[in-house]
Amino acid sequence: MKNENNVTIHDIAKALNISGSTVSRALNNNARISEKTKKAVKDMAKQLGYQPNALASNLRTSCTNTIGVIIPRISRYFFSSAITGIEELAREKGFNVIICQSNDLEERESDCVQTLFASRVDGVISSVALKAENYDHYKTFTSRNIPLVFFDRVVDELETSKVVVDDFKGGFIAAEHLISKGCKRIAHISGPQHLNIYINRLQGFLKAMRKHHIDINEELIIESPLTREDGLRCAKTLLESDNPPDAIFAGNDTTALSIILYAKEKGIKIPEEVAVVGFSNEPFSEFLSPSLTTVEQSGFDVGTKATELLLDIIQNKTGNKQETIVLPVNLIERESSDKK
Amino acid sequence: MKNENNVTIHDIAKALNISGSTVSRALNNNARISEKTKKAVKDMAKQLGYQPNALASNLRTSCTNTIGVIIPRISRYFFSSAITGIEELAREKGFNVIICQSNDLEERESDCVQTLFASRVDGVISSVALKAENYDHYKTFTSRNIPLVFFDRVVDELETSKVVVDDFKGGFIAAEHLISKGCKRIAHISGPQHLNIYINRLQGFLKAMRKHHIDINEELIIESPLTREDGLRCAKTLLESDNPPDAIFAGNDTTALSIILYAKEKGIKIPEEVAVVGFSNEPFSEFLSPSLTTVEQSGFDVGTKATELLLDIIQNKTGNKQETIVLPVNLIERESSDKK
DNA sequence: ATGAATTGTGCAATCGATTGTCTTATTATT
DNA sequence: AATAATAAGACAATCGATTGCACAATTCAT
Repeated sequence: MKNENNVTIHDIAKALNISGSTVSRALNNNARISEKTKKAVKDMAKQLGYQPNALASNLRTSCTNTIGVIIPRISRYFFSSAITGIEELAREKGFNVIICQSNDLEERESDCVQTLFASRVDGVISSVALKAENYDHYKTFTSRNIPLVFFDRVVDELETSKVVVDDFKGGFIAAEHLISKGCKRIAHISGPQHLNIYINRLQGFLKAMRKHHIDINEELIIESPLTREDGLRCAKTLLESDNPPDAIFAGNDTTALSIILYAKEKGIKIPEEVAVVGFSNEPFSEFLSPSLTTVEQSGFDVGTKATELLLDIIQNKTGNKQETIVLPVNLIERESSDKK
Repeated sequence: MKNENNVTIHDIAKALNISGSTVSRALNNNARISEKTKKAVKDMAKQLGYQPNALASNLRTSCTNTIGVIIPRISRYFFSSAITGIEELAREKGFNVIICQSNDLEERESDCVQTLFASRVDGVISSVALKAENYDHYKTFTSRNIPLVFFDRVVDELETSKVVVDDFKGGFIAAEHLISKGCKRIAHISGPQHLNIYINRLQGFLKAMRKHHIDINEELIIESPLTREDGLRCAKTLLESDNPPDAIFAGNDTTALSIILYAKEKGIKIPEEVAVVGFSNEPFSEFLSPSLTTVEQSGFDVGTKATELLLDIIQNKTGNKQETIVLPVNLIERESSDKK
């Protein structure tokens, strides 16, 4: 009720009969201010209920202590946990976080870039939209030397630091796991091949196949947007063919889910007739029946690491380090691949 | 590479040999500027790659076009979809969104309030932390007339506009559904009773019981923080008692999940021996086996509605309308209660 | 004791956009 | 034709915090 009018440093200055600049320096612990004055200023600030106006400070220093995040959609668990990681570290270091969702659309992503730029964020963490083919809008940041770090869905074309999980290894261990279970005709439902993560999962898969001298059947490798609906189409294509696979490594858990549901509907037994492995360890994968074997990737860790990189660039002005950090993955074995 | 130095309205002014104020007015479509000048200014702005500096504008107008959101945790589906709703509408209306997570802790929630206030948000949407008992920190906003809207987890003590789903009706239809399935000993695992939503779910449950003249057994109504772990404790308590219930209405889906997992482990048949109904329709509830009957509440709708209310207060200065909007719920019948 | 070094503060400009008030140019009115 | 009314734009102050520079006060060295 009383604090209607905001208190500024000048109010503190007036109350102590000193200048605004001294108040500002005292609050920022400037070495040129005596301890006595600092204490007096801080006490008075508390007494008056002073709250610094970030806007004014930002305008003057042209740094906002805010980082922007662009993600496809917040409601996917991997991304929401990445954000939790980002937020946690950012806040600890005194940064705010503004989140924008691209909804996997290039146009929306471009809007996000504009929004974040207009907010004068000090840096940006992004995971590119699935449907984006052009990444020019990111030049808004790069051309102005605003630090940019990508995670998960990264693009070679953009020369920045990146944080990814070891998708290659993920693909490799998923395939090797299925091979160890005695599967011979192993299919892979791969994601859009303009994104590194899906290229790498596929390559890891292929490497394991070659290592174990398993024939690679082109027909068993299909590309998909990895949505729930398209997963159904893939399930149909693979499971209703004349010579169906005995195992499917799906590019993500959503697609694996579609396969499990389809198989259930058609009375195809998992894992006996076809073993299934997913990717991501979405929260639901544990509760499916059969529960889903999957490659775990920690969104939280990825988010934290990306933030660490970004803050390092912002604070130390490290310049374009263009580091790429690869975080480990591990296989979670569950019922969907538990043959014999 | 070229746009290193940011373009300001004064650069535009200089280029056209007019004053900065004219440029500002032209860009804002002020009526006092001729169409010809407006066009010239806008063209030049485009040509120079001008991007308005929100900070400067915010400082002057002391409104940031930003709304703050405080939620317990982003990784819960209900909340992430609420945020999607909030963001969508806010962006459409030209507002940015800053999200803070309280992690269900009072202290963190208080930090969030400070952060949002320091960012000078124009308004705040919040869902209170489970473990908060004191809500004084919200006075930071109310005492300064910063509009505040609560959703989902609301508190009577705070006099603001609110958006909730019809928890009473949710509790009622859940119970009535179980009754219609012939259940007689119906248990309810209720949430913390300082939060309206859980009070209402319980009251709706009780109303249905009374309506159908079913005995209300005090021992069958237990309070829980509704976590995964505590759900297990409740499952144990209820299912291992001498006279176990034939149905359980869990305060949320997480608790229902714990019950299902516990029952599975112990070989207790669902729904034959005990029917289960949850609340929220979390994404996983569809894929459980048995799939979970639950009361659906749309986070997206709640978020959208809350934003609508908030923006209305911000823009029309409607003052403290203290409206409470109740959104509908509906029962999704699945296997976990499909008796006979 | 005198100049030099150090310490503590104040002054005023600045960040970039906005806006109340004033000035000038143009048009309308009688 | 003279005055009023209107339109279009310029000037300068402002939002609140920061900071280079100037200056005063104190301490130190010789």
